[in-house]
Amino acid sequence: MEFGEGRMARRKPSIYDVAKVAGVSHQTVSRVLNLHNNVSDPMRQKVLSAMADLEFRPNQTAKALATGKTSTIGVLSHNTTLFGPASMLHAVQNSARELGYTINIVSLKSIDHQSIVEGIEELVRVGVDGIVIIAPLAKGVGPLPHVSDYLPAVLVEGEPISAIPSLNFNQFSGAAMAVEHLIALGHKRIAHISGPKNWYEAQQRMNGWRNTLLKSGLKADLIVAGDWSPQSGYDAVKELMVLGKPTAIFAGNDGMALGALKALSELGISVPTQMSLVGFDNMPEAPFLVPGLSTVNQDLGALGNQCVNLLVKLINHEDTGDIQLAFEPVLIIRGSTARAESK
Amino acid sequence: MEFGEGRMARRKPSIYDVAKVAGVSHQTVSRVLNLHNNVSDPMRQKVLSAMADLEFRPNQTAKALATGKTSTIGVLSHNTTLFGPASMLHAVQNSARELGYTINIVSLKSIDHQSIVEGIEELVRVGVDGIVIIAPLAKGVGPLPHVSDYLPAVLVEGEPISAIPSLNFNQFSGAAMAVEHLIALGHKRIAHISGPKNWYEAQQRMNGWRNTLLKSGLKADLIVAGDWSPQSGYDAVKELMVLGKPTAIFAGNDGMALGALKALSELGISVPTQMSLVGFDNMPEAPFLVPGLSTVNQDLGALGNQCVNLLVKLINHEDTGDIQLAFEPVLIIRGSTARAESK
DNA sequence: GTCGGAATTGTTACCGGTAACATAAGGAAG
DNA sequence: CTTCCTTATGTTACCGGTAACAATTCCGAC
Repeated sequence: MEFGEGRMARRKPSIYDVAKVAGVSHQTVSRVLNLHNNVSDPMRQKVLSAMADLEFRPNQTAKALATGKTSTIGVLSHNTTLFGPASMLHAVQNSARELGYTINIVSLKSIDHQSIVEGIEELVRVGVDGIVIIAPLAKGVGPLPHVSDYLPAVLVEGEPISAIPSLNFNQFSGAAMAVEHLIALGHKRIAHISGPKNWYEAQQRMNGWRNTLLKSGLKADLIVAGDWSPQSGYDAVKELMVLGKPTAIFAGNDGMALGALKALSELGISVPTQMSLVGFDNMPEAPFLVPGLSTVNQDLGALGNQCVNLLVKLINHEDTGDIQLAFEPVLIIRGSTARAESK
Repeated sequence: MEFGEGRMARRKPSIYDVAKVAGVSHQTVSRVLNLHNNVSDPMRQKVLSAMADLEFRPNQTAKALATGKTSTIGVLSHNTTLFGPASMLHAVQNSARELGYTINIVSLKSIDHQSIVEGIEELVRVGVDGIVIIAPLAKGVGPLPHVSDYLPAVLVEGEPISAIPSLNFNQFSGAAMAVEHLIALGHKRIAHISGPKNWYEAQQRMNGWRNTLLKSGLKADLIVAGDWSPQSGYDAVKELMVLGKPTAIFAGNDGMALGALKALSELGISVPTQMSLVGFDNMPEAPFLVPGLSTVNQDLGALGNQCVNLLVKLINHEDTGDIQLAFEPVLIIRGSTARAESK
């Protein structure tokens, strides 16, 4: 009987109804609700039992209007189907709930300026207390700097902007680690399958790849752009084998690495003996590919957690200074990488 | 300049502020806001320009309080990291946004009675207009029947209950299709790696497997339960090979199939020549496994869409009768299934 | 010229809470 | 026995909108 009876019949009881039943003022009810201690025990009991009788549930909307705080955190995201964003979202939601916040999601169809502005507008209108922006955007961030003037916001996975606190894993160094690993194995021709060019993370991973190669005196010319999907990784390999003959491939994410693995298998190129392969993300499937995928791990759960904590501090006006945090990812070596064939 | 200036300085303007600037009553502002047609053109212009000057954004919270409608749909979900729930969530959010609704997510840590009640309580308190329950729960649904008395709700992926409209893909028939396919290929010993026993979908897929086998006079004794993860699929295969020697495996989802593939590879059992394998879900990775995974496809996007449409109808009191819809999934045959070896 | 109705604008009440202030009762200090 | 301060409770205003109703103007019809 937890949720009342009667087909949505009678109006939900308010604190006034409770007050009437308990024979007290509505303010006393409010005090009981908010655990004020200046309420005598008998009075509190009367109120509590009246609330129970009426199956009273406080109206969060009314509270939000009165206090100006909605206890809601807005999440501006893109494709919540992808592993990264999905993990972040999950982590953010968990952390937020623990802190008494509700999550309100707006997921954009595309990440152009227009959509972003609309998304933020929507969250402002809905009245969130703060915004977590899980956007991979690299530039065209025209409006973003102003968000923080209007509403607390933190940025994840996007290009750090001075005006907005941002949290990230260091994509550049993650990529560098992957490539250094390959170089240490003796590889000279190391290709890259990048993510979409307008994603900040894709750019950083690509930069890490290029920079590391150049630093070692190797050429960084074998590169094809994908869209994170296995399909694009598959296509990319077919393209790469025309462009030149790499002995190792650094894929921008695990999904594309998975597609690459398929293409290599079809081409009769065995991994890791003839081709080494590294991914990025360490998704749950990575250890179970054949061979197990060497990849770069980032603890997205921890990041999401940090992110919410920071945002809540901002909401409570605990000044935190200008924060641009970058965490370090970790390279995980599995079976997909091996010494380059010595010819 | 879209989002105001000054470090969260001045209070946000209300319709009264706009009214004062425009020299009209607040009600006229409200009328302009709601596109009422009984407003003269010059008046409307004055109001609009005042709104622009003040960078006015309507306060959704106040509107919600006044109208009793929050234009928010609550989503009660479980693990939004899994492919199924993540896809559903994404679809629901897209459809909802198109209909002018915002999404409020509560993702449960576990799916026991207690957590579910808490989750619903939270959504009620926050004040959503309706709830989409993406819960795999099979029973222990004590409180659920009463939700619909209190708030419109639809159930996805869960066991249909007469009191709540539910939308589902027919898991039973999906599983049956998969197993029939294997039987048609001449397999006699067909094992199943099931999902968690308390998930409705897992139960249905298992029932479909068992029923189809029995109908064909085959034994349904080779079964191991997993938890949807690749790891559990991997472990399950190792277990299965001890229990008996199947020639085909029907995995409860693609993730476990992926893990199974790995284990089979380690055991030197080649797919599909020595072992056929079918998954469920058709996640984006499925075609790119080696070999491509035969699996059961369900258009979760369409389901999410239907689901929101139905819920919105319920919210608007358009009576829809008792609805229990089941869509038919589609078997997709790829390289992981082949004729049983003729001994 | 007068009357009735439609179109436009304004007034007041209300949604369900919280906050600030007012009041009453009770106890310790002088 | 006052006086003052604390504690418990009630009153009133307010958050920012919408809804219902009142008031005014402008027309066409009689």
